[in-house]
This record gives sequence, structure tokens and C-alpha cells, in this order.
Amino acid sequence: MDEETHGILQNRPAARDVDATDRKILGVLVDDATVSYAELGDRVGLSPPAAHERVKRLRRSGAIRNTAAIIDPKAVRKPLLAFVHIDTKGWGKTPELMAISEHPEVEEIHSVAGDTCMLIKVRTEDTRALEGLLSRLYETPGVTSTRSYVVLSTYLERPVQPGITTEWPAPRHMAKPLY
Amino acid sequence: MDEETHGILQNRPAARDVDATDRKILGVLVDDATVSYAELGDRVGLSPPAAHERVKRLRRSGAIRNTAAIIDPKAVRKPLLAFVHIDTKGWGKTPELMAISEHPEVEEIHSVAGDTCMLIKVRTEDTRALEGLLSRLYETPGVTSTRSYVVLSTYLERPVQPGITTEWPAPRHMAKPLY
DNA sequence: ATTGATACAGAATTTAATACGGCGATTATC
DNA sequence: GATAATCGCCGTATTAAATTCTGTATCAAT
Repeated sequence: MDEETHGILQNRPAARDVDATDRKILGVLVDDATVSYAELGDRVGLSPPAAHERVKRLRRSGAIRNTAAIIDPKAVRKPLLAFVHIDTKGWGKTPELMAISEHPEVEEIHSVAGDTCMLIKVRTEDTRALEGLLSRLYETPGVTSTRSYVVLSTYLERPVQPGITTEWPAPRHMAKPLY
Repeated sequence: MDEETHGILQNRPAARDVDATDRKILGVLVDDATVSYAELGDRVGLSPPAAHERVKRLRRSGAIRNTAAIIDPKAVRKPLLAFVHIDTKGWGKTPELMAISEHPEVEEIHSVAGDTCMLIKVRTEDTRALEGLLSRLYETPGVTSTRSYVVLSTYLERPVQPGITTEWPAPRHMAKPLY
């Protein structure tokens, strides 16, 4: 038996890894997911049904999490982007996180290794609205301090790219990493 | 004449602002852009052609920038997320920015008001690949130092939300902001 | 060598996207 | 205040794409 033997507990079926053709497909769909399967097949060298089958598999496996409309922040009156560092005492995860993610201005919440506990990304209409949001964030139980960094200009903003990640050359005479 | 009088220079046509129905549509499409216009119309209380018409307008006006597949970073072998602060001397914009955005691991580049010049968001396969990327970033002309913050856990990550931004209450006896 | 599974192409069918014509309501103009 | 014009919407018709089905070649395992 293969590695799918322990698959009794996981509901995901195959989870075959993403090959070169899949990456091509992802590259097209990240740019524009409205292309027809005929067009997509042309671009990656497959027939329409074959391209369709691949995309279905990528969806099933979770490689494609979602197909979403990307909204211009200015169109929904949120031209101001800021990053906020939040220091907390005894971060009790669920309730506080839920409270913070309720605000529609909050787009990301990360726990960071470094000089701060939480890093969140927010978009607001203007500095006044940011002030209001920060005030509400500060009132969240567990939050001891916040520092905010307002973005002046955004030069690049794109989704996860399917391109290969180049790697740091391994030290000579050490084929495998030490850890 | 109205505010469109100065529209001689801008090529965008109408750019009517986004109303409540548009926000509902955006709310649906951000969640799942693969719904049919019949389904979309049902959700927001419109006929399929009417829903289609609104979506077309939202695309034309740029409110919907793109319809994209959202990829699971793990599926393309980029499970490691990090933010990098880059200090530069005399940031000469274009060439250096181009050089940095060439790396497929780089997803965002922002200029930030605060104690650092540039804030970039990157995804790599592992810490070794991050090390390689940082090394290459450091070799970019104009870069004087980098500080990186590795993300331990991501609790929330979602696209721009069409929901209304709540605002900070204006000071009493001051109907309009002072600036 | 044989069996099984997988991925693909081509054709057929079903479903959805798109274009068109007409109606009602709101807005601008005289 | 009456009229014309515009805009947004609906219902229908047409076109295009998604989806299903069947057969075939290729690769892996027995």
C-alpha cells in the first residue's frame, strides 16, 4: 500500500502534487480566471475537456482555494493602507482574533517572530477612519499597545505566484542541510 | 456643469460610484466569482441580464480589477511567509523596484511612513530559500540594510472587502475635519 | 506479458453567457 | 408644471461555453 493508507481520517482524496502543466494553468488563471477552457487549453497545450479536468482537480485538491473578484480598494472607499503591530498579553487566540477579524477593514492577521506579537493589515477610507479602527482595536481585550505604519505608496501588489522559488545554494561538501 | 467637466483628460468613461447593490454583488463575487449570473441575480435581487450588466460596468469602471484564482501557497511550495523591511539610500524608484519585483517570491512592495523605507511581503519554500532571497535583495543597488520578520501563523487572509468602513466620530462642535 | 489506472482527445448534450427589444421610472429641459 | 430623454431593468432569443460520455494511448504494477 502507498502513502494513501492513512487516508481514512483525511477527507481530501488524491492530493497529487502540482506538475509543470498545472503550474502553467495556475499562471494563466491567476492572471485571468474568466478565460474559457478552450482558450486555457490552447495556452497550455491541452484540449478543452482536459484543461477542465485539470482545473477541477486543482480545485478539489485545494491548490486553487477560490476564484475571486479582485476589488480596487479606491472603488469601495478604502484608499488608505496601513500595517499595525499589536502587542498583547497572553494571546488567547480565538475570542480576540474573532473580534479583530470582524472589522471589514482588517485583511490579514499574522503572528510574527520578532519584536512584535501580531501584525495586521488594514484598509480604511482616511486617517480619521484609521484612528477609529485603531481605537476599537485597542479596546479589544488582551491588547496592550499598537503601533501603526501608514503606507505612502504601493509599488507592487499581486496574488501568490505559481512560479518556481529559486533556492540558496547549499554549502559545498554538505549535500543536505544540517537541520 | 457637474464634476465630470474635467473629464476631458481622463479616458475612463462614467465612473459612477458604487451603490448598495454593487456592494452586494462585489460581496458575492469576492467570495466566489464562479457563480452564474442567474445565481448572482437571485442573491442580490436582480434578473440575470441585469446582474450581468452591473458586473460588466464594475469591470469597465475598474472597480473589479481582475477575476483571479487564489492559490494555496503550500500547493506551489511556498509555505513560508515573511515581511522584510528594506532601508535604502536615495531610493531611485524604477530600476531597483523592477529588480525587486522580478523575484516571483515577492508579492507586495510598499513605501511606509515610519521607521523604515520599504516594506515587502515574500513567500518562500523554507528558511534556506528565504536566506537566498534576502541575499539577492541585499545585492540590489541602493539597498543598505534589510530586516526580516518571519510569520509564525496566519490567522486571517482575505481580499479587499466591499463592506462599509465605519468611521471615527467627529469631535463635537466640529462638523467638518480641520484639515 | 497482462492487467489496471490515468490522462487525454473528440463528439454530443446541456447549461449558461450574451445580445436584443420593450417597459417603467427618474431626471433634465423648456 | 409638462414633455423629452436617459437609465436601469426584465423577458426572450440566440450564441457560445461548460459539462458529460465514450474510446484510446500511455505508464505502472503485478
